[in-house]
Amino acid sequence: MGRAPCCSKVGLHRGPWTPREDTLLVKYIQAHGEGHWRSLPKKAGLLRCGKSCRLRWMNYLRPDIKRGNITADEDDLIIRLHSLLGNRWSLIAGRLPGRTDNEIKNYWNTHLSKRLLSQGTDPNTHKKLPDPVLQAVRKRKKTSSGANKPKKPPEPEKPKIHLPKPIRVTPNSVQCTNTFSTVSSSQGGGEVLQLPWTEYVNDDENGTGFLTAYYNNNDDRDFINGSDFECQSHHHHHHHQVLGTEDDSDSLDKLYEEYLQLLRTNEDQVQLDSFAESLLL
DNA sequence: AATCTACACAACCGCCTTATT
DNA sequence: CAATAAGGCGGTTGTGTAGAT
Repeated sequence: MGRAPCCSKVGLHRGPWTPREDTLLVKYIQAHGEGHWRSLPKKAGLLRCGKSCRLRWMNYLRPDIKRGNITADEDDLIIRLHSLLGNRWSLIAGRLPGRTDNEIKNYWNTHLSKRLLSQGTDPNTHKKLPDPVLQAVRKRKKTSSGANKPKKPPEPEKPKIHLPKPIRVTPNSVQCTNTFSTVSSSQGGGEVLQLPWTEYVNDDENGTGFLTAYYNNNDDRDFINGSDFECQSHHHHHHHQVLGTEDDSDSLDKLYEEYLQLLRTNEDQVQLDSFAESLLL
């Protein structure tokens, strides 16, 4: 006898979230805070299971999510942390402010593991692949991209520009268990959904922010395209440094050094874990 | 223009851990 | 201590879309 499923699946919506559902979820969390995921959908008027709501919020709607490309520094840190921690995505994500475990996991699976492989490194062990394996990998790559597609040029990991993800955030900060100050709305408090989205553009190349927004109450145009905008989090994650400053490399290196130091002085995994997790508090 | 293919990533699923009763 | 509920995590799948044919 297992426990009951997290929700009865009968009559529940599945698949991609609609703008309306997002709005309902955001509104509810603004008013009541996160948590109680099981009962949340009903109270919020959503035909979703609690897990789905939690996932949507955590990976997509939370206002402190960082958008846009993963930087070279972040790349580097992910690889190094992965070599220490393995597939513990939430721990890794905890060291990358604004990034979610899902995002990092996806990024690893679609980009980094392939890159490591092509560089002759086993993405699981982070050790050099033995030559025969390496050759097999390259051969496979060649045949899969070559044979039937003669026109396609060899793909040397061209850096992709990630288009800003379409997101919906409120012009106001979400307040409750989390208090954020997001890119600002011109108006103060008030009923969020009755406010027009501010159009906010800051094309500062250093990533302080870029956000365009549309809002139309009557149709589905309530999308925001955000890229690399940042919502300064004033909640408990004081240890989180916001990336995008010139100190990034230093702080990331520092962090990695901490891990290494711990590894050198203590091989005990449990201690490593608790250290890692203590950083997340 | 229509169809096919590969890719990126959002979402789901099942299991594990932790909290509560 | 056992049973149950809830939260959280990682693996995997499904869907949308851009680019190729």
